[in-house]
Amino acid sequence: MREMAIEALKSVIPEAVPIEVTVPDNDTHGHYSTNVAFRLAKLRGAAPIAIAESLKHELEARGSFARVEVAGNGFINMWLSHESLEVELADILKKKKAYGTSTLPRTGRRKIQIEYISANPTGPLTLANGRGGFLGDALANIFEAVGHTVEREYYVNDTGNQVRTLGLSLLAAQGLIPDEEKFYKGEYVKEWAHKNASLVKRYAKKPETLGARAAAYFLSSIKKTVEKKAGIHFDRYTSEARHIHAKHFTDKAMTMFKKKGLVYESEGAVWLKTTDFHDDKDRVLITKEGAPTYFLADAGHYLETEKRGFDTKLIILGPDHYGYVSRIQAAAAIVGIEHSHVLITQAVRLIQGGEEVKMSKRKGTFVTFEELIDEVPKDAARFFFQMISPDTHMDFDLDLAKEHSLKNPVFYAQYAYVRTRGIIKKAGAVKGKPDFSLLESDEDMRLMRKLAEFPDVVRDAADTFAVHHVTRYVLELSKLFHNFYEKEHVSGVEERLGMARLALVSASAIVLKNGLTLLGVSTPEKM
RNA sequence: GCCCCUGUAGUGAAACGGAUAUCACGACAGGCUUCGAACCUGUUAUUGGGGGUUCAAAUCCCUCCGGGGGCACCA
Repeated sequence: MREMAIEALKSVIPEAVPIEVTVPDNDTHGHYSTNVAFRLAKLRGAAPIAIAESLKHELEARGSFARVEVAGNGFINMWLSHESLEVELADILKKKKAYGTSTLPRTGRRKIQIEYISANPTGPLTLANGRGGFLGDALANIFEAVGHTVEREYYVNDTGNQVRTLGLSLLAAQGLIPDEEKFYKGEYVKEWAHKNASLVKRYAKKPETLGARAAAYFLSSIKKTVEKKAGIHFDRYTSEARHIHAKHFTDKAMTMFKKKGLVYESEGAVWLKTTDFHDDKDRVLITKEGAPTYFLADAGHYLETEKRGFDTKLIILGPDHYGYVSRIQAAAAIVGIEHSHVLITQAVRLIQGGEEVKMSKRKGTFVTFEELIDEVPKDAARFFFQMISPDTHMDFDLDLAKEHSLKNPVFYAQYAYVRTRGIIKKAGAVKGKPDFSLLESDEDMRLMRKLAEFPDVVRDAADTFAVHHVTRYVLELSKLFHNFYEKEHVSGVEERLGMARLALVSASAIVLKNGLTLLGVSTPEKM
């Protein structure tokens, strides 16, 4: 819908200025509004008001809007005609599930790999893992909706230091070796070690193998939590051992770096000149002990991704990985990934009994994501995390979460959907060709306009990675639907109006469902 | 010390540099003879302090104060 407003403005503005169109909160400022007169003021050397007035006349002559007004000191406010809303309403009813999706032109279509969670399989998931998981899952849905090809990846660090440490931690838990500071201490370590006591004993001399066995178990338990309980999906669990090392991508990355003259030796270690790519210091590829670093393995991973044909890579990391961003971006640039994005989600601070709970996976003092998802309904957890920006530092009150299902408005949105279903069940399907011109009340029209915004919201969310905008939109739409429901009726009104309203309710059901589905939130028929 | 994020109603959050700062929860005051009240209608903020840029600042710049997280040959 907004595209239409932009097109109309472009047709009357010869200059190449960026045209921004907003949807004001308040109807008195139009259905759409633009500040373009301010932008043109300098270019044309005229006052914004004068420019706005002349644009207004041109727009009126063109007849794209029902009404055009100049307001304030130069805003141009535009009101959609009722007909254009009717056309959009018909479009929703026609496209149904597909409403809100787009087909990008070939040039804009991308092959995106989005990586999220990727927690080491050395124990249960943290809340931050969950936050990133929800974000990644919904973002993947949104990318697909706007026409990109998407792979959802969980990268599994199933070899190397951490796995060895896990093995050693298990041995220590069984008292076979002395405990050390760096070992994993959580209950889950002891538990696994006790349950698999004979295995632990058998591999006492092979901590790597033992760690790998335990890691396989933890991974399957992570999969269960994530896929079954949280509804977070993956297309591929990429194994560092099998997909990267076994296929020599680490070596291939090293060869590539050398060929490009970006590798040098110093202090007995091998370094990559990441400073050529906006990093603040160079990074080690091979330690002086001769071991490849994780960074080299990750570079291999990025190379593998590029070789499999992805032009865009998006990775979601927790705040503790902030220091890793510039080096991974350097690696992405070198291996030739066209678009590489790193999204950092901010911390989730846990409050319990009014006090902060310090979380440490290594020390084992943390609330797991699994615990959360067992306590709080999946839909509530998802909605709650997905309605706020990933940049926000969250204070998460666990007591409150348990008591009130996060006190979150997911039920508000779901209930709006339930109401649409209730009406449709009672009134039956839309018959014939309803006369949408009868939808004239404020509630009717506000709802129609909100529905028409949906495709714009999805597209913007895809462009800016802002999942929470979709969540907010669903809430706004729910509110307008509840308002509509309160004031207007489908049954007990004049028959043709009732039919038009029924169509509007059906359209609302479609958009609510499409929106909630993008967010991975279910749409119950009853509550 | 350097870098990233952040400070908005009692609480948790929202707001491409735009016009009267949005939502939920809580509190208080109201609302069911018709499609389920898990709903609706009111009241509740000079956006941490101070400068600056701009026609326009919660948003950008400087500075001060307060939170969180990074600065490994760990990831």
